[in-house]
Amino acid sequence: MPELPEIETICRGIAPLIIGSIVERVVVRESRLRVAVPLELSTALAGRRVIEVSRRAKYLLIRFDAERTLLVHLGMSGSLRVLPSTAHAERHDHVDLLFTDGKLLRLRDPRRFGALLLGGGEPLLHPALAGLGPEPLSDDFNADVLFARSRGRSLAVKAFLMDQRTVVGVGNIYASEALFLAGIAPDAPAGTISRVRYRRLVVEVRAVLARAIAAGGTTLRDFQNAEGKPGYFAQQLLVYGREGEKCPACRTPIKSARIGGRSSFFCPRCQR
DNA sequence: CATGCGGCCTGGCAGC
DNA sequence: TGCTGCCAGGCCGCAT
Repeated sequence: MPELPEIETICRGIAPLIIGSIVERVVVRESRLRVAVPLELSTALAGRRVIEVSRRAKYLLIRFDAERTLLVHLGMSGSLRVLPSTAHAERHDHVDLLFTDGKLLRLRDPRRFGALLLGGGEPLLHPALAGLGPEPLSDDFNADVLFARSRGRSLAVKAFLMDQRTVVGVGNIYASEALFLAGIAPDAPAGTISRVRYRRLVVEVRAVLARAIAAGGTTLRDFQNAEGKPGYFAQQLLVYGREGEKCPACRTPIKSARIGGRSSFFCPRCQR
């Protein structure tokens, strides 16, 4: 479920709660995530102190002393909470990091599409992160890169935008939103979009992600932040999930279609 | 190489 | 009150 704004919200939420805490032990109730939870997770982290919590793409990076990093991916349905270590686990609470100060970090993931990976002192070198594209809020994400990478490509611009090698963090919701804001039809072949229009797309991707972060992310059904609270960006979504409603710009009914295997929402009049 | 599709899982909801 | 089918914030592997 979570895209960049949701991961960023979780990152900012848990960082002040666990930085400085020391892992006492790790409890794994279910190791069958998309990637099996490493057997050595507990041994690798026990006794280590959390020194930094950051984000790269849709991965949360929890860095420990002595050159260890835990990479957390939440898949479609994952969430993280910081709770008192006495909190009893419910269904789908798969992994707990118990800290010596009486807190725990809990991973819940009903669909088990998430993953916990162990990295070293340079987590960005981990194979899961190595091939990823630029961060959308960095200068490395720009129209020139989009234009160059898309020449000769026939896939829909929405699928191109959601490819994490093009730019990271943009998922199904924000891709629809950014393309609407940029006035670009989601099924237009990526290779047919001009440099000028990619310039606009870059601006709108950044804008929608920044606004979503400011609102604490989008909760459609079950996204929750580190405190268990929802995000409030859903009410600001202009097209996603609004099939049949009037376009906020021209009042034409919003359409929906499957593009790249994902449901997509757009205004047939504003987006060309 | 690029593209599109099915599969991975569980839960929730609409429709019968 | 069931059931059944469909859909869901992501990503990977396979066939074409």
